[in-house]
Amino acid sequence: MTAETPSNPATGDSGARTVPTLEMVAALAGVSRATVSRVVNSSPKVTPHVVDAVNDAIERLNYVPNRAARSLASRRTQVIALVVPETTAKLFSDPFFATVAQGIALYLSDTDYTLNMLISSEAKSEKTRRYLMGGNVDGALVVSHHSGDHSYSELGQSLPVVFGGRPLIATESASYFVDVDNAAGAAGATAHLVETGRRHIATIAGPQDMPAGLDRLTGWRRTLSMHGFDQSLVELGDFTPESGADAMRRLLDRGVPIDGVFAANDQMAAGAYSVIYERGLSIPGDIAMAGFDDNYYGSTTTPPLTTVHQPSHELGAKMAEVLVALIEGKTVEHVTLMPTNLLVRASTL
Amino acid sequence: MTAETPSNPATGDSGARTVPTLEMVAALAGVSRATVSRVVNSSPKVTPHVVDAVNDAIERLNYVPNRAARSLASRRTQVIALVVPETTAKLFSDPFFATVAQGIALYLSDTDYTLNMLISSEAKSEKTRRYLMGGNVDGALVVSHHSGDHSYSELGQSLPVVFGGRPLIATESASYFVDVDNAAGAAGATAHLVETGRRHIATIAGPQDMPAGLDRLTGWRRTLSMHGFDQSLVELGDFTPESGADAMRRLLDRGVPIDGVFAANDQMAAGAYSVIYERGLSIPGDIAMAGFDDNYYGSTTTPPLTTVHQPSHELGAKMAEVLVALIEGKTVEHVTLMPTNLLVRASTL
DNA sequence: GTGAAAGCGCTAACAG
DNA sequence: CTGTTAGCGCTTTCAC
Repeated sequence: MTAETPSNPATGDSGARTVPTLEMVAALAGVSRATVSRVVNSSPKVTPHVVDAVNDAIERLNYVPNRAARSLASRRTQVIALVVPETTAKLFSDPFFATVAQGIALYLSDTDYTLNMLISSEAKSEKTRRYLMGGNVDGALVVSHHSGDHSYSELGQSLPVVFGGRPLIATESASYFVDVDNAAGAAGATAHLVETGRRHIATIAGPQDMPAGLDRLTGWRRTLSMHGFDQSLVELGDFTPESGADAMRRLLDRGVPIDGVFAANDQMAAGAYSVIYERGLSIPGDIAMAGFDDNYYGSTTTPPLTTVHQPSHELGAKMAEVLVALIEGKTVEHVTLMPTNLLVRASTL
Repeated sequence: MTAETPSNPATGDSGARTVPTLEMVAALAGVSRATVSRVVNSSPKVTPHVVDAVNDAIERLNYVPNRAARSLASRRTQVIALVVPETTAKLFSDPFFATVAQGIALYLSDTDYTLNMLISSEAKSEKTRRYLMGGNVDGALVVSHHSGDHSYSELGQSLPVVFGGRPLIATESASYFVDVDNAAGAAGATAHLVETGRRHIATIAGPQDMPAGLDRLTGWRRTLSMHGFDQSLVELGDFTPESGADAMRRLLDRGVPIDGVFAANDQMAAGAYSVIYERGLSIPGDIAMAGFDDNYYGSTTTPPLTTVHQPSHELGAKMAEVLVALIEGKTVEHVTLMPTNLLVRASTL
């Protein structure tokens, strides 16, 4: 502790400052404030000897730059906003946001950027928008499940913004986004079903007005068409277990052979399980099941569900990475897709 | 280079300012900057007429105060740090932090404070500490499960800090903390067991070097002693399902009657289930079970587990509330305990 | 390479 | 009640 620094350089300061300033460092090191600033910002053109002296003074004073002052002078905030445009209820029931946020925070903790979390219910979206546009942040990350909600997309024109989850309709791609490769994940899960010998593979698809629903169906189709298999075994659900059960019922009622099912999420797969057992069929004996998401709906079924794991934290980290690159003026892809990985469990043995 | 966005907000700043300043508002409203500042900060002593004029100008210019400048001048940052001193692995596997963080963010979104999330692995704890002490935040919230880790407790002497989770050893209570009322929750669950007619109530306690483990055992004892029941049926576990199974085995091996068990968390309760069934006993017929935490370990058992729900997001909100009060110089209790609530399910019918 | 000087946008006494 | 006057702590030309 540098408690009593009697050699405290007199700066004409009367009140006892608790936090050392750049000026004090300059005085202690015997250089000008400009030089200290250069050292702090690791400017290349400072004599090594001087750098050491300054760093020494910084160390002894336990100096930490004042962010506000730095921002004000440099016109850069070093702050990145994480905007979560969701209702309270949704937020609490969804581990997805949390994991993504952690990924973001973790990535940023290795940079000089600071994370500013903004929970923005619809009521406050205007306030949030203003805050963002008010020059208080260097860039923003927007995470939303109903990624159709690109009400923040206009933002991209006045501020670097990266979205998590692709927009439903491909805009003029003025914006940047990072998403999980839903189609590839679905195709992979379906391919696994094929590899284990299934030939009559159905799908319980998600809502076709959500990117995830759409793309996962596309992935299923891709694999089947690659093998020339029948693509007519499609029933839609709304991502709830009940809808999965209903869809499964409709599939079985068709009376055609089915030996494998790819459900667009684990909850629907769990719903389907009950119907399959209801009909006296077995998993994976009669029907192999695969899901998507990797949550406890899939891990607690009997047998455990083969499913597609989403790299939520990597997604967050990548979003942050892309945004930082954008802020720093680098060229980055407008679209970044994160690879998923298949978790093979007993439901597809 | 990025796309052809002429107003590219990235580094290269060539043209006119995009963000209006207080000065511009003053000019438009025909008053001084000081007056605008007063209006913005809702000072009581401004003529209503002038207030309107200024607000009008603000509206027309779409003015938003610059935080950095404001902080610098007022020597208040309006920033609250959320410090999570955990390893990456723990962070990802634990929904607790996420929920608490959401509660905090949500509470703060109604205030003028901004949330600054700092994931601080041990490697970076020194950097974090410096940042916090460097006058970059008005206060800090520290959330950790192994709340014994009050390595940040010294912070409390130079900055308002509120901890989530009580310290293991009662310090000189120089610090503030908010915690779930573990003892009361445990006492309540045990009382429920008593109310349903159980008279031989055992407990599978948690590690006694963790506040949660300690306090939940205390709660169990409290209820039993209130009824004058036997308090010798205690076995310790380490919060894992396996340890719960082992503890249950030891309890049953004692060969004394047991008709109810309070487990200090749901995971241990789940472990106990398997042993109970192994011995050919039924739940709740032979033994009623109650747990603590309310997670899926308890909700997916058969029968579903009666458990104590932790108000994680309320905990977060309360932490934020206490910190804000502290920052604003109000007197607040050093200890705030959040009430839990009992979720009665089939395991204690 | 280094220092001097001029602010960044706002708040905070202090006069009037 | 409102304007004037100083800075807050740092970066950043521009000379030297």
